[in-house]
Amino acid sequence: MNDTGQFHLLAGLATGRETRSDDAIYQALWEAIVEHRLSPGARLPEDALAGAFGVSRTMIRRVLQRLALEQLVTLRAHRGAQITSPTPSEARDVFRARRLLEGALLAEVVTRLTPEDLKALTTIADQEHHASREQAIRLSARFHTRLMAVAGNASLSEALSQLISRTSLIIAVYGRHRAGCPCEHPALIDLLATGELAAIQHWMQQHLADIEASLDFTASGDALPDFEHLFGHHREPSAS
Amino acid sequence: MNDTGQFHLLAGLATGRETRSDDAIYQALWEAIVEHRLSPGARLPEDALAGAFGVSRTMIRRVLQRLALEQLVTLRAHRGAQITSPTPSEARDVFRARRLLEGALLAEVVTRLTPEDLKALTTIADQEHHASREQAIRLSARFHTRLMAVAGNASLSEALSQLISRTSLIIAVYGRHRAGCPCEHPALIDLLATGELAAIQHWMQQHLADIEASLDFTASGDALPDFEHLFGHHREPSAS
DNA sequence: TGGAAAATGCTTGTATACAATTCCGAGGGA
DNA sequence: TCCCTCGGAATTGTATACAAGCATTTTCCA
Repeated sequence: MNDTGQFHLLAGLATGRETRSDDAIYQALWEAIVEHRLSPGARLPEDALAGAFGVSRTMIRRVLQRLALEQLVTLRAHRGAQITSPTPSEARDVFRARRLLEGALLAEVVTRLTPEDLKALTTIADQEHHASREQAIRLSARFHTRLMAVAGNASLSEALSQLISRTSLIIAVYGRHRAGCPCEHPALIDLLATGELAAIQHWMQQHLADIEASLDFTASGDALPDFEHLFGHHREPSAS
Repeated sequence: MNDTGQFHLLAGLATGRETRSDDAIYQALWEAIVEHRLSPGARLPEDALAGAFGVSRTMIRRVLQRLALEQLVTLRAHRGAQITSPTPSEARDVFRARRLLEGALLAEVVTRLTPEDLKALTTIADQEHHASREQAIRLSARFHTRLMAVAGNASLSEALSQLISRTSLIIAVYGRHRAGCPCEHPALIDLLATGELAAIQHWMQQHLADIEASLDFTASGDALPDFEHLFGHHREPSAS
């Protein structure tokens, strides 16, 4: 019962001991990461995950490898997996990449946007508004992903989705005010309805710049962050 | 002696039976795919690969999963892996994505280009010139990858690398004249030395447009392509 | 008491065994 | 002759056993 903290956390990912498919496990871990329930630096022991999801380490390893290729998890030989802590340099790269991609894709998005798309985006923005802050982070990512999917370029959408997920990690490490991101997405929906490309692109550039400006790169950086602080109080012996 | 063709092909990937690391296996398969020695539609039985590389199916499955996430290999449940045959729609997406990304990155490339970069690019272009056509395909991909790495954005470089690899698959399926791509890369190097961004960007757009224009989307598409034709003549018994 | 070396335990890496599914062909009937 | 059904062979999916490496602690000596 040494790493009880982690175990409690991971146990919360699965409702009990029912077996899940690897896609479902990936989904659960992805959401936990994007919603900041698993913070950068958190270790992900294969046994604990296998127990929590009621499967063997085989599937866990497959999921971890996928998350590692998407840069959400860092895999070190013989040292296991942990949630990636993006470096300041990587963070800047991600934002530059997002500004470039989202700005360029918006041109295509505006020409192809249908009323159904607008409705779907409105639904997500509404959920975002009513959700807890944790879920709001995930829904915000979903909003951007859904918006850029309108452009109809699967190759770029997938690359962009990964960048959006990684943004959540960046905010987890360098975000200053947890209140942040009052999520002005409804304003963007209004703009989209007008179809004025220049204004929309300008809004998006500003949106991304605002998020980046709210970060504080002077803090720690790469070292294992607030893991102990977060889960230390779970460390009751609970001998048996 | 059912799939002897495949077996001979796969055996050619490894020199004998020595054990290799998973990275080396990935590299070997990647090169075989990009160099068109493994054509779209070719099946990749785990046992055959495991035997060829002298490892167990565990590592093979890991490598195949990675290739699948990069869209070079298609994995279907209970049906195994085969080299991906991009659809015409996917092909167009890839080219649009490349035009967008490479065009945008060139601006950064031009400002950061060092003499060392130019020298490295020249070396690759030279090798490309002297290599066999198979290797030239791989070196051409390497040239583009190396060029875009100059921009110094790892996130975008990695996404772009995947698009470049997939381009090789697209050419394998839809390429008309195998002579194609006299590879005008030396001309680009001359242009890069001048530092005239507009001309460089225009050249690149034209380069990509030329490649795309040389494709023929009216042909087959997804069905297993010329696999039998390629490897049928290898089918001697070679007993003992 | 402080530090270094060794040993032990825990985690990961790889291979293999077994179960599940698909594919292909043979056989029978209409 | 065509089609449907029913095995059998081959291949993939999952779990588990065992080997290997790292981390921590314990112990011993200065």
